[in-house]
Amino acid sequence: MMIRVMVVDDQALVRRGFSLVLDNEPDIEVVAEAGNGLEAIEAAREYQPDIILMDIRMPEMDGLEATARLLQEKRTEAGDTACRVIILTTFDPDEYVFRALQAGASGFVLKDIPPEALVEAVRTVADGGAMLSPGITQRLISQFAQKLGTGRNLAERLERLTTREREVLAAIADGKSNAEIAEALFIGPATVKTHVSSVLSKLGLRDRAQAVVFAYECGLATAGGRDVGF
Amino acid sequence: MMIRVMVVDDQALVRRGFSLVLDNEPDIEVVAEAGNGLEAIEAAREYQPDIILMDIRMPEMDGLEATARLLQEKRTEAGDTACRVIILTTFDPDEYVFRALQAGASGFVLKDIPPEALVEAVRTVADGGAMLSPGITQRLISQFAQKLGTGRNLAERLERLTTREREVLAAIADGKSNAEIAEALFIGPATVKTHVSSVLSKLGLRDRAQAVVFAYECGLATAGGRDVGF
DNA sequence: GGCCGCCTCCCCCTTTTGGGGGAGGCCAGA
DNA sequence: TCTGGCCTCCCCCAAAAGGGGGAGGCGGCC
Repeated sequence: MMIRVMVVDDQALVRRGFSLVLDNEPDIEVVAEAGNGLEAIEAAREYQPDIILMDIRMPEMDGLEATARLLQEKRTEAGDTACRVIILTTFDPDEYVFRALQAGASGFVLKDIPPEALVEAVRTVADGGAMLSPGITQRLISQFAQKLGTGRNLAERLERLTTREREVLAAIADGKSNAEIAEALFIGPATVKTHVSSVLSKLGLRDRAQAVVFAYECGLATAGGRDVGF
Repeated sequence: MMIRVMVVDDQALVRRGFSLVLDNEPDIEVVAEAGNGLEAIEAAREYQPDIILMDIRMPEMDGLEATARLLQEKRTEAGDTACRVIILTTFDPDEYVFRALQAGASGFVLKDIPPEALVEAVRTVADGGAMLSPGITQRLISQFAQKLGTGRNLAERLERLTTREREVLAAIADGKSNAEIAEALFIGPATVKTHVSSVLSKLGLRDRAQAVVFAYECGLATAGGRDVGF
């Protein structure tokens, strides 16, 4: 099964370089090239590559924007351009990584990686995996661990709460009013007030808004899962 | 510069296998082996390895616990055991990855990786990078992108707010009362009420607690940075 | 100039919230 | 058995929050 690759970079020489390296592999076929984001989107429609190697800095439309559009199409139209994107760049500021992953990229590697590693990255991503430069993986892990780590100290405070109180706190962190909590937990509104009071007092908080903050900070509530369809 | 490695696994055969592969490299030296977490901690103290390959499932003390203790020492005593840990396991449940990264591991690879890749992983981590199995990187990215992605739709609603209103929302998401917001923004409490009201009305929220939820969900506030020293 | 959006502040009002008690039932551990 | 923690609900009360107006100043835009 050939892996169909498209190379997107505004510098023709760079493009040819990558293409040659990849085309040299028996299981990889470079089916298209593009010089900017707009061309990339068109070419992707026409040639249906499996993998797109995308530069960031390009005229007309940069690689991040193009990636976002390509993968958004994929998500909405479903099955059209079911390709996966590897961002290939010389620079690695956090901001780019951030936006690249948000756009849906499956890889983020620096252009100075050895050719074999690039080939391996293409195979890995074609296989459903993801590949980041070691340093980037490192930072991603740090950020992740940080989010978990901070929860530690606060999670201890959480343990001073009874089961019911934690349930109430979770409901508060859901944006529910006391009446709604009562309904959700099948108890009276007065009881909810009691629980809310002990939650606030035990955690040293002043009002439910601070309780929501606390819930998010300690990991009881996490951004991303919720609908916010209040 | 030789990379000093320690291999920790309860199965002697597995241990020997990895050791042989690594010792065969000119720049890598296996300086110790251990059969469980306790031994690993002792041996690490004695042999000061740069890299520890750590299995998870082991008697006495598992690899995650050992990793956490080793790296906690490192953080507190500073400079003692300045090693980095690669978790090497047959299983890859999310839960393990989660805990491994929290413990401070710099790598998480499955035992079925090809020997060259393992060697490469050791070099990468010794070099300050991090290495995850492709599938794990993939999931880490998804989780990360999810947290960012949901912010998209909500961030649009955010743009309906004026600058001042966003400032007020941020203050609400900080757990501040109207009076505190007034003080922080150098405006009167009545003005704060006005802003809060328009924030709630523009975003379709009912109370400040929901506003806090919204702020976290859309990324205006993020878990991890705050003190919660209310 | 006139219009409009934004920021600022004021009034009055109702609802919610949070604090301070008290009280009964239930269950586990001393 | 009895004590203590937990869950449940009640009372009263003060403070805060939220909704509904109105109004003046200010800067941009047509």
